[in-house]
Amino acid sequence: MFIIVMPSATVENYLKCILMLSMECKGAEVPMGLIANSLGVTPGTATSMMKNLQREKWLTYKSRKGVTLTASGKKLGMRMIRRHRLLETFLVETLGLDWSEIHDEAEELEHSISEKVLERLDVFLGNPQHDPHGHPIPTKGGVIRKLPQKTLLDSLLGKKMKIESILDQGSDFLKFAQKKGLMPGKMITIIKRDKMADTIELQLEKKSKFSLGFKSAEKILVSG
Amino acid sequence: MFIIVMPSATVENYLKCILMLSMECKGAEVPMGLIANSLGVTPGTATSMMKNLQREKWLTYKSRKGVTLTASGKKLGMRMIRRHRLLETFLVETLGLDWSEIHDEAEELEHSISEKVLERLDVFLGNPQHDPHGHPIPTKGGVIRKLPQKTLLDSLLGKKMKIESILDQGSDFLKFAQKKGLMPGKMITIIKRDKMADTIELQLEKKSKFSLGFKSAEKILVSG
DNA sequence: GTCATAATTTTGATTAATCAAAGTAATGCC
DNA sequence: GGCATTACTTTGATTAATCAAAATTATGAC
Repeated sequence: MFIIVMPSATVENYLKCILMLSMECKGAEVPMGLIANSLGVTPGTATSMMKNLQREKWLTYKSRKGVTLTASGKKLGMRMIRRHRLLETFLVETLGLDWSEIHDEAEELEHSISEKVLERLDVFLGNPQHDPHGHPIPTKGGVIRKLPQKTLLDSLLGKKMKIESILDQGSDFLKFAQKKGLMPGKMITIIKRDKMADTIELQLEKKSKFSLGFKSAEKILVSG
Repeated sequence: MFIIVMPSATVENYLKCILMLSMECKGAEVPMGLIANSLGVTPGTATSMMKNLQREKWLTYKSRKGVTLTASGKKLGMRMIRRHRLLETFLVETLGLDWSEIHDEAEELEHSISEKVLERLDVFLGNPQHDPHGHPIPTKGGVIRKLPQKTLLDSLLGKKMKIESILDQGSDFLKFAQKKGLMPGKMITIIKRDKMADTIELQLEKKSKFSLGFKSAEKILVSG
């Protein structure tokens, strides 16, 4: 006889959080600090939880290094992202809730909605590809449809984008880009676009703002 | 500064369960045994939980007697019944789930859906009065709309009904009714209706089946 | 009324998730 | 390269919810 133990809401939250961090911040391992921080728990709590999660094969944990999700960990994390984004879509599209309120609501519901109800909801909503914030909804199989890439020049103001690649392979521009931190994987936001001055003002993650000419901005592919 | 402590899902379950038991089975107190039984916990667990619930003013507990809900206990219990029934309605009406599957789904969701989302759902569904099983949905204020009363003769086959009152006040019939257990508050189900024999076959709670003539059946008012 | 049986309460333990605070390791600045 | 700062781990305690099993109290049949 098998007993299927459902992961607790807490486990689901940790895995979703770790998956999202691992997608945003490059590097093999996700460090403890980020995890504790984004879940709002003390570092000690995060450490001890990681040991449990490792014991249950959701991830591997290297002391003072960080964690890496296993295949099943990624799968569960993706499932949670799917749930969250489908629920957000439902709350906005069907019930007319406000953009600003839906995150917390979905955060609660995502742990108690069953697979069956979720798939019905997906059909009811017409298999949406994106949630109300524009984030892609992973498929049932756990695949995130790749977002179309655009150049930084064509992107929306104020939207957090992910740098996908640098088109100019000349070492000068690459060196410049690296120095500024303009590297694939980093998140970037356009603060201002000044047509007269032929510049866009950028904010790279937590770093200070800086500007780029239109010509250079066209060399940077982003998504998101 | 106030901190509003949300009752846990466990507390919500206990109170909903106790409220339902108190409506089905009359008597001032709901006995421990029933509670432990319907929640599937050991008697000891129920006892210790009742002490906590009493400390938090959800009910009053008399040792070896049972418990009675306070006003706030009733209110929370009603709120849970409302949630449950509205969710069941949504699952059937909107998502097309099967009658048989919805109970467990709703049982989970009722603890994580917010007041706001619930009221939106209510509007979306057109303020339904009954869930798919025909049970009345309490109002937002926690009032259960009284079900119309019918005579036992006019009631549906196989539906569990609550005995509301006995019309014939003659002591003979009352004595007979009492002996059979046909008393207000008891739950009764019509097993069979036999027009030729002029009888209906009844099942009273856990007792054995018995029959009643059409004429007598008309003297018993039921609801539900 | 007296026991056997049933109902309830007590007691002692367990598990998951958390925190505070103390201890240890790594990073990085001059 | 040494020491301050930051990051992480350990330890010991707490809380809610639960069980098993022992102890107690009611109930009911005779």
